[in-house]
Amino acid sequence: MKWHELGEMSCPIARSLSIFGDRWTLLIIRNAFLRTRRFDDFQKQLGITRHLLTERLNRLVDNKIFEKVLYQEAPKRYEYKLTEKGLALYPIIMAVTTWGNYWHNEDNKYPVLEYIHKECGHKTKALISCEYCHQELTAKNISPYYDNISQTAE
Amino acid sequence: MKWHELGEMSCPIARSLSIFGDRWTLLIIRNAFLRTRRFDDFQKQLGITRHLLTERLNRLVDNKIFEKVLYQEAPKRYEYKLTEKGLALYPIIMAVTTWGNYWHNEDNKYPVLEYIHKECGHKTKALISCEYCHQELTAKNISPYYDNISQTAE
DNA sequence: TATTTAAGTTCTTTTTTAGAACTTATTATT
DNA sequence: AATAATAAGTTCTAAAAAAGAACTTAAATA
Repeated sequence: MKWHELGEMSCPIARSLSIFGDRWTLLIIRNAFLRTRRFDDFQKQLGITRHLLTERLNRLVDNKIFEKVLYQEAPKRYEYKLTEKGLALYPIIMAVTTWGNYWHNEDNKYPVLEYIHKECGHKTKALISCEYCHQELTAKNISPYYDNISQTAE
Repeated sequence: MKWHELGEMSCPIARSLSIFGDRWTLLIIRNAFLRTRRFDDFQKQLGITRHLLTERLNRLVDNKIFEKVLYQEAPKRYEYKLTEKGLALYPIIMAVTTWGNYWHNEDNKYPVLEYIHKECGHKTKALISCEYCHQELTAKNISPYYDNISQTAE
């Protein structure tokens, strides 16, 4: 299966991975959430090659996760700014952070990246909960409607 | 930056991506949540090459996301079963699904993968909420403690 | 005896990524 | 006025990873 084919699958996970299922893209998005907006800043902060950064930013713009915003006329220069669709990736970043902090951190070797919820002022973790009853959702109390697994997975 | 260097970074997102930041790994995990456990089943369902599947499964076992469970003596055959650490990836799968369903689905071209919360019986979405006040967390009402961005990003 | 099943391994080709140097237009410095 | 710096790429070559297909091995089954 090729990259572009992944983007045409009915499974929302496969389609999502066709955008950010690689080493770099979620790191670019992470830094965008930390207010990075310019090419050279992304490049220096991440250590990604300029070539790849160009390719990834273009993909993110094509997929409406970033929009290019002119910030200088001559020569024309653009910033890469998260769209509403891009901002909606935050739960994924939160979920990955939470997992990495607590599960992929043997002997607490690495510092824990904390989040503060500004509304209530607490250090917090992302709790994944049911939009109806607000109980925590886990692998065991959820059942997916995959009536089309063969379609989604091939 | 090389793959293995990513795994040694203090940023939990970078470390997490060193495990599943590629085209295939989250799809393998998605299918594991759908009860797939055997090599040939993963291979047929995903269309991944046998070579890569071997490599990915080994990585997941090394990182204690899967454990190999003997299911046949002669010849010895093992199933790949999610560990507690692997099951803890569910929120990530949910968050990706939710985003792909609602944001990366122009003109509702693709079917929406639904989840049912068994406890309350509702079709549900993953709501990311504050573990203290249970309000929804978004990019705008959260502030991360990245006192070490240079360290995490280079 | 020949075929099938399951879980890999090996091989060649193609695609991606890494790394470094180059380009272009403008502004700031000597 | 000439020279260097800034910002955002582009263009190379070499190295690594992925795709695709065939082969292996050990036992069970037709």
